[in-house]
Amino acid sequence: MQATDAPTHTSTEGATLALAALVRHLMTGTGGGFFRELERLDLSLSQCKSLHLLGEREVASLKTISDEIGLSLPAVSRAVEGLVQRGMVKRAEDPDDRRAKRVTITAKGRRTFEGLLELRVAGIRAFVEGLEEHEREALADGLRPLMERPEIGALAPRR
Amino acid sequence: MQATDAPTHTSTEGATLALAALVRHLMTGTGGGFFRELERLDLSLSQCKSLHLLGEREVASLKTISDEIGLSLPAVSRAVEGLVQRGMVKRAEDPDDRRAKRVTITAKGRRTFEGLLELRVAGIRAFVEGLEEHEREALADGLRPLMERPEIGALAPRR
DNA sequence: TATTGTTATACTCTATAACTATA
DNA sequence: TATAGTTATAGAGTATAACAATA
Repeated sequence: MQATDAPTHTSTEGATLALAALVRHLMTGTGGGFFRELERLDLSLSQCKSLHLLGEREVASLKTISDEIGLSLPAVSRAVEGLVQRGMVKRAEDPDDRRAKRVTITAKGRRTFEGLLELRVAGIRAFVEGLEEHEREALADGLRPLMERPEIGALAPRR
Repeated sequence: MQATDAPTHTSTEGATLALAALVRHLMTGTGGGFFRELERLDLSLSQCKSLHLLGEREVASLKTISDEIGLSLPAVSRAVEGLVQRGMVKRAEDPDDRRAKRVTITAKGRRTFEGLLELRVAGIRAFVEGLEEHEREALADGLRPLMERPEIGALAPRR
């Protein structure tokens, strides 16, 4: 077992530490523009998360948003209220269950959502563009197999 | 230019989108344990950032911490006060400039810092361990050149 | 009775302003 | 005068509790 175990462990640990370093570099280096835009739009992080969820699901109840982003119902109620006031989402009674509200994203909300998404990708793109050709090629080759995994590939921004 | 530009653009865009998806997957999937531990330790995010800085620099003034983590001086003053009360840092007058305080991490603070660091890496390790052999090898190969960059390699957790 | 959502209230964390001590 | 740090105060955002409407 020794002969086969060692290399596996080595590549696991090497990839783990390298990935941790890369993620940290990307987080510290590329997040600025995103948060500055959130501030400019006067959106709280909870509103950003809510908008993000609605950008992907078209429709959700406050309860669903609350469960999905792990925030209390009152907090979501107020966050969404702010989004309604900014014209980024609409809130209407659910005809099938009049206790619930159907929250939907508006065209303006969708533009905001996509702008924020692009801004987050932009930081990563700038990093990749700054790499040497061989680094970029190696990285692309290393990531390609992972994109085959549905749980990761599905997260890729649509082009 | 067309013939040489196109492949470069392709690998740039491919790597960008793949990296964005991977980072997102790692953020959403592996952050839970870290934040649960922060809550268990009753540490605010600002206290975590301050402790992190002190874990890497041994000593810093409140002003330095404030500048480095981008938080107001009063906020840092109170965050550090909490760390002092928990015995994770010491705060003493700077003999060279008696207006300033020298904040240093204690042994307890260092254990906490390293525990939090390991917890953050643990999520990434679990992800890497869950990969297929060929995925892991490809990922390790793809990341290795990046670790040669000082701005990234320096961020790798020490082993 | 249980569930969805809103409103009331208390708490945490933050920034700005005012202040103290030192340079 | 300027700078490091603390204290006072106000504002944003959160959770729990109490409530109204509907299931």
